[in-house]
Amino acid sequence: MAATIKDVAKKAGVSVATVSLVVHDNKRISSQTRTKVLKAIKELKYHPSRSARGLVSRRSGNIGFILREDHFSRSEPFYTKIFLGTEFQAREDEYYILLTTVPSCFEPGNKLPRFVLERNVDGIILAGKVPQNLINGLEQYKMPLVFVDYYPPSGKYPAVMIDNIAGGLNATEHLIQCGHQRIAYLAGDFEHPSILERFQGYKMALEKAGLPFTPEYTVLGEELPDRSGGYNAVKKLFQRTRTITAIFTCNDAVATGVLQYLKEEHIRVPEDISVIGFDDVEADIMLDPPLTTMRVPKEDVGVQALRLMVESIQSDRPKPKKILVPVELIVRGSTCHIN
Amino acid sequence: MAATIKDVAKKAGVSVATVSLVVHDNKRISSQTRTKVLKAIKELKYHPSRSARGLVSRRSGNIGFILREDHFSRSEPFYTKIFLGTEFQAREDEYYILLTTVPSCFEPGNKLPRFVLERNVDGIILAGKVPQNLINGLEQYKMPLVFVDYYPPSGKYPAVMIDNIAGGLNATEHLIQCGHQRIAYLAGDFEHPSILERFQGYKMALEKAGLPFTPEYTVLGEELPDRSGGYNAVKKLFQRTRTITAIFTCNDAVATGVLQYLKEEHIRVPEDISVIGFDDVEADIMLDPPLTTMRVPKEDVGVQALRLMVESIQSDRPKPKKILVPVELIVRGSTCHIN
DNA sequence: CTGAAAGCGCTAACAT
DNA sequence: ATGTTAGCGCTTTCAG
Repeated sequence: MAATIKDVAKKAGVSVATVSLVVHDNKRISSQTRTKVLKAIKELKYHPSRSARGLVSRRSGNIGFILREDHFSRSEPFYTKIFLGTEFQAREDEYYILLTTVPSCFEPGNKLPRFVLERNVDGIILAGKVPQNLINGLEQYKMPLVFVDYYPPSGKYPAVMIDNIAGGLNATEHLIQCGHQRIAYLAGDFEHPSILERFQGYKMALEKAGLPFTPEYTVLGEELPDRSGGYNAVKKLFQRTRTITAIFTCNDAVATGVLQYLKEEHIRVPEDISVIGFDDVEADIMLDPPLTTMRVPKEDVGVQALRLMVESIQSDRPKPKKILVPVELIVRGSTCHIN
Repeated sequence: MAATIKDVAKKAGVSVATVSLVVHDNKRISSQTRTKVLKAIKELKYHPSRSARGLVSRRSGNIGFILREDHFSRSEPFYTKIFLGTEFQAREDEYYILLTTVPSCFEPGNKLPRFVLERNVDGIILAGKVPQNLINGLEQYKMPLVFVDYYPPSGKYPAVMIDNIAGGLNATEHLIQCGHQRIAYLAGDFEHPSILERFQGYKMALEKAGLPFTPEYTVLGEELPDRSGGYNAVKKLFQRTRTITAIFTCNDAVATGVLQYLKEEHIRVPEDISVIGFDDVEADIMLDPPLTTMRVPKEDVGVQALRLMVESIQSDRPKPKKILVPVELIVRGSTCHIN
């Protein structure tokens, strides 16, 4: 149960070189010997060993996927979904993904992921905002890097980015089309550029519609952009003003906190206030009311990342192609026309 | 940027064998040469290549993880979570996980996962109910198998199982302690043994409490155990009888369908009817009301599976140790004492 | 069109 | 205690 290339060669009465050529579909093999060899391969259930092949070809057939610890472990469905998309596409392209996480604070002295040191990957996909020190370290190894949902200030790499600006714009425009004029934007900290981009889209929409930008309607840059952050943000907003009729949150987690607060305060959604989120996580549809949101095609983002990676691996001079993935308005029950 | 063992040997003025021994912490190396070699290793940033090592040692350092297509792709957070637990533990134990899916219908002629054929894994974890044909195929390769949440009728393997019977028992007992006597059990199809085991637990609880088992209170073995299945099941139940005061569902997805139906019918939860689910998925807490459920420690299940695998790999005669993972009652808002 | 042979980087006898 | 050496299974010139 472990036929090697030698076994095949012997059985087919040819040399191992010939077998190798047949396996690699080399055309300068007569169809007779090809058939002969193929037959032997089949009979022996021969499959080349990854390790042996990797040793000589310097290709592991694996792709590394790096995620920041806190993006991964904290039941963060967002990047997990992206990872699963990459996984899926990797199967199509005959690669395996080696996943690893890195600390959010990566010091220059820190050990790089084992798969890099052992030369066990042919390229690396980095998702989310990763430490610059890590990137610097990785660059030494001269393997293709592809970025996802974050673009480092240094260098030029292929990347797949989410169109957060257009998303923020469309979300806000949806609200405006529903007749809303006093629209709040609730963000967590700006640690991740996406949050800021979505805010830019929000402002653009206001401007386009000739609506004033009212700083009072925004809660920015405090706390984490999660459920409790959303809860506190809307609370704070309401201490300042009660005139807004709609809320755009930087993501769905924040929106759920908002919904929770509004429910506690007996403010009806969407009758009294419309709420729109961003991301489209699975739980949205279960909320009460189901959340209107901007869908980020997370699996698709992962798929695209793998495609870019495969291109990078195959062409020796990869171009830093960037893919901007559009987001889509999903209207559910948490937004409605104003009376 | 690719120091090999030879480079180290030369730099340290020793043979490659010595370097290898040092790398492997062999004790019969004088501490002087050890230091010398270690220094060279550090200076050259030497790390053994996985491929080379794998070729000679016949150990890839990878572990395969097999999931059924439909368990994975259909946004199935359950097995995904288990996988992530395995991933996590793999990092601790210095393994990488190669993930793959197989069709639910696996014919004897089908190709086995590529990582098996290429001998690119040292063992395989199988999660959920996998086709027997696949298991038969895998057995040929004589590598350790570990089962998760499913145990094949044939053979004896290490496995980590979820204590569904105790879970069903405890869930039902919780309801009984709340004063409920007429308790429904809603299942999807029995395709997966867990559903049946939870049902057994339910019956045991009734018996223990001296309550009659009323077939009329159960909807079994129809449709998929998902949200819409739950919706239809409770609808069907209510066409038969309206006397029940509590519902135990085979999982949380079914419970959400139940909740949806009850809301549409203006039946209050938990005032009119208590509902308890099973699994504890993330969305539970966002439901209205938040769902009482039996928590399955999914990540932990994955962790245990990897531990068993590492044991199996390391001992040449692995014993078919089985781990039964307990589940835990999480009381939230969907159950209450009956008046 | 096919074969011989030289490694890829490492481990593990076996010598010394 | 350390070095020599023979592969592991495969790819890839280079000859023929």
